Amino acid sequence: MFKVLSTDGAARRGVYATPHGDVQTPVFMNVGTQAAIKGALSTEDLERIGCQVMLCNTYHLHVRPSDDVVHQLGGLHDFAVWDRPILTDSGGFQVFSLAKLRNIREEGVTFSAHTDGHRIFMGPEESMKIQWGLGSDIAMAFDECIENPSPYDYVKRSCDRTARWLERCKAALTELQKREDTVNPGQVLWGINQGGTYTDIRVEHMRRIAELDLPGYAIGGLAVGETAEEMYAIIDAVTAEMPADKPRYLMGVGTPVNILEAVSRGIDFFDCVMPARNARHGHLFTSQGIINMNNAKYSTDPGPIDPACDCPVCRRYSRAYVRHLLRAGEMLGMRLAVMHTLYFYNHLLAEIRTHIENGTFSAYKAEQTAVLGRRI
RNA sequence: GGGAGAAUUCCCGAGUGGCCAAAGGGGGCAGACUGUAAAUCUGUUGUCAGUGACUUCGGUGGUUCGAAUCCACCUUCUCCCA
Repeated sequence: MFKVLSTDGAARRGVYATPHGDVQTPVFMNVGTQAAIKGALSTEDLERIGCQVMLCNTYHLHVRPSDDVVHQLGGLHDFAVWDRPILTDSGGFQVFSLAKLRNIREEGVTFSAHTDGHRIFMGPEESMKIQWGLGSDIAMAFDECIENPSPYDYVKRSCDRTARWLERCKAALTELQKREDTVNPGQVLWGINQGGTYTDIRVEHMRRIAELDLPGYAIGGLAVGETAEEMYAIIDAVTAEMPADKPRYLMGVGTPVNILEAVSRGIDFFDCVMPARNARHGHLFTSQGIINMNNAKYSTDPGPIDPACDCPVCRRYSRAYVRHLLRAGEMLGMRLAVMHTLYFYNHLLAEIRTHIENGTFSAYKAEQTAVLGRRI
């Protein structure tokens, strides 16, 4: 299912096959939590900005409109009119982000729904049932994402539980796939490594879940409080234990510089809400660095957001206009800002792929790292 | 023509003798955001030195130790009656 086409140092250029087509890696998955990329981007927009994979969220879609509704309508691909790969997150991140509204036990987690407060129970079986109903191509394991730093003993107990949950996820999905009304028979489960900032727990956990021989593995629980250096050190330690012939997904990361660093350490898949959220808030990534379109200095700037960008926004619209729209609260402002930023991300990953193929990734990474993280 | 009321810092709008450089909104300026409870949240918004001074609440004059707050007149605006 996954094939490494070429390598450049530890960086891998690969292709991952799904029931809805191949994914060229390294890849940035565009986050559409509620089956839509925030910022009013349509399927046509996603095609134009080079989106390969859409990520949707189990928890949110279970709460609204419900996995039953989506299943009835033929699964997420039909429902959201996206016939390319879809990955669903398991709801595990909500164990972290909705911390004030939940209770964790061995069986699973009870949440208060963010919409109306009603109690929802979700464990491995429930998460798999929902993701099976949604019919994504890649279902993620139901895990506990813990904040960094957390006490050693707690992380240890949590990881043991997450490992047990993974076994239950695998068994549950296997059973579900036997059903006749399965929307996506090719759906697979990926495991998730946890362990906070403790290398020994991380490594032990990774070894344990690797034994389940799943078609893909993710590193979760990073970029949630620790420093970038700690994160890179953990990636180094964990990737050493990850099966070389399986895709590696660094969940929830990150900045362009984070991605360059992680690719150089052998990561293949990424997702992150930050670029789109920042774009909605006027902070845009460009090939020259980070700009805040809200700044007064752009109020009369007739140039494009990024002079070196070929996206549909930069080809036509001025900074002054986009800034005006953002300031005026016009939906088009967010839409254009998100379109540019996600195009920038998808294009960045395409460049990364080319440089790995050409064996020039290391120089490209050094050059881009110096530019992409700066504020202009 | 007569009567009543109002004028506050960029705007709206609190404040009716000291705790007022003056609430709260808005707007402006800036910051945050990493498997999305996030079109959200935070800071700042008289001037200059920086734990203090100065200028400011339509104008002018007055009362008072002290006035955005009280008095007189003036200006402008709103409403009501002719």
